[in-house]
Amino acid sequence: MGRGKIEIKRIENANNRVVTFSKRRNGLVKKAKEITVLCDAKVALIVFASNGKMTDYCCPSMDLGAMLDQYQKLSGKKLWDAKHENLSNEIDMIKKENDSLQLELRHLKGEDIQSLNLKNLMAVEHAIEHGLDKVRDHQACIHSYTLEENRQLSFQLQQQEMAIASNARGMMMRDQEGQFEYRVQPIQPNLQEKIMSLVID
Amino acid sequence: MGRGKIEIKRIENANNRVVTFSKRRNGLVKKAKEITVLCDAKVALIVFASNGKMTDYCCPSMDLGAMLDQYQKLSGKKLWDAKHENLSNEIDMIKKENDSLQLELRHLKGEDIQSLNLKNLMAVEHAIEHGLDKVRDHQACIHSYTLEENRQLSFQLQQQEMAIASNARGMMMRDQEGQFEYRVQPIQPNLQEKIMSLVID
DNA sequence: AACTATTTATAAGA
DNA sequence: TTCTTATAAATAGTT
Repeated sequence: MGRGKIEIKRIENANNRVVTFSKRRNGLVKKAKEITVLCDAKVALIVFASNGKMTDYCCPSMDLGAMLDQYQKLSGKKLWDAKHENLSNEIDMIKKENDSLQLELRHLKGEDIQSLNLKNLMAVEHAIEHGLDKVRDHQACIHSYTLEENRQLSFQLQQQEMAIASNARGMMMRDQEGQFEYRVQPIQPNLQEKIMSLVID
Repeated sequence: MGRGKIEIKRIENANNRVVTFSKRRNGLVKKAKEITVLCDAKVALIVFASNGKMTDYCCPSMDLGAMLDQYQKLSGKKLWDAKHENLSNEIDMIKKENDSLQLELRHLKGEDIQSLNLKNLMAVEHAIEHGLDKVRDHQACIHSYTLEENRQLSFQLQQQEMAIASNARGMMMRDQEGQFEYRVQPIQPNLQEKIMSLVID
């Protein structure tokens, strides 16, 4: 339909192709609108030009989402249901893992153990005992660290006292030299806070 | 385009409407195919007749799912992403819960406790101790049940022996009465299996 | 983007 | 539905 007949094959001339695309895309959308009105039809149309630009038309009586829901029902093809299913399956799997973690946790807390047989019960007992050992080891470790800190604090305290005493003596001698000063400061300034943060938090 | 010009408004005559729909739907699909070939375009078309029957066309170079993904990107409209997001959020939440369960579990097993402060460490210790108490209580409970079973077994054994002995005596007396028989059977036939299932399994 | 000769689509009729 | 055909509409090539 035009000055000459054309074969239906890719238009090689890029300019012609773009112009023809524009004309025919308009025609297509127009026809889609017309059949919608004339025949009570529902039409969805999406067109991408080769340059990626998109045009779409959807009948006013139904939105694209509803059209596609209907499409899936009637065609049996899955558009997003597949992805949907994957996510749902993942949720199920994680929930199961979650449940088994919860159960294991309750077992270690001595809950829901009525259903355990003796063998499993003993396994749980050993796990708990082992955990308790480790926790107490670590507590001991923290305690010994604290003791070490105490030792250091005591040492610093003693140093300070000596420094003060010595300084006082120097003052009494009317401070002839002047170029000496005792720098009285803790070796680890934040030590006390560090220790507190171990206890409180 | 036809014998007479028509207004673009709903065709009231139902028969005409159906016929026109059929013709125009074919025309629409034909034009969609043509623009696809002529202009390197990507086209998706879905048409529902008023009777619900569906026709669809999708260019061969891209499937409908991909077309719609692209549509969502370019239009910013969401078709299924909303549903997806909900599921994704749920997954994230469950995963977080999962992580915290895992951590709690590891703590009870005495793992990853380096980062715990003394207060939390003591809380963990108490939880473990409490769990251990409960587990051992239950073990004791199972043991006392087993002892009770033993007592019953011993009793049955004794009864059987007495019955056998008595029966043997009756035989020796040439069995004058005949209407008496000692029913020798365990009171709890599956007792042994029940006990074993507590240990194995 | 407009024009227009021609092809194509299709409304009405059978 | 399908075929026919007169006519409307779309559009290829040109300006």
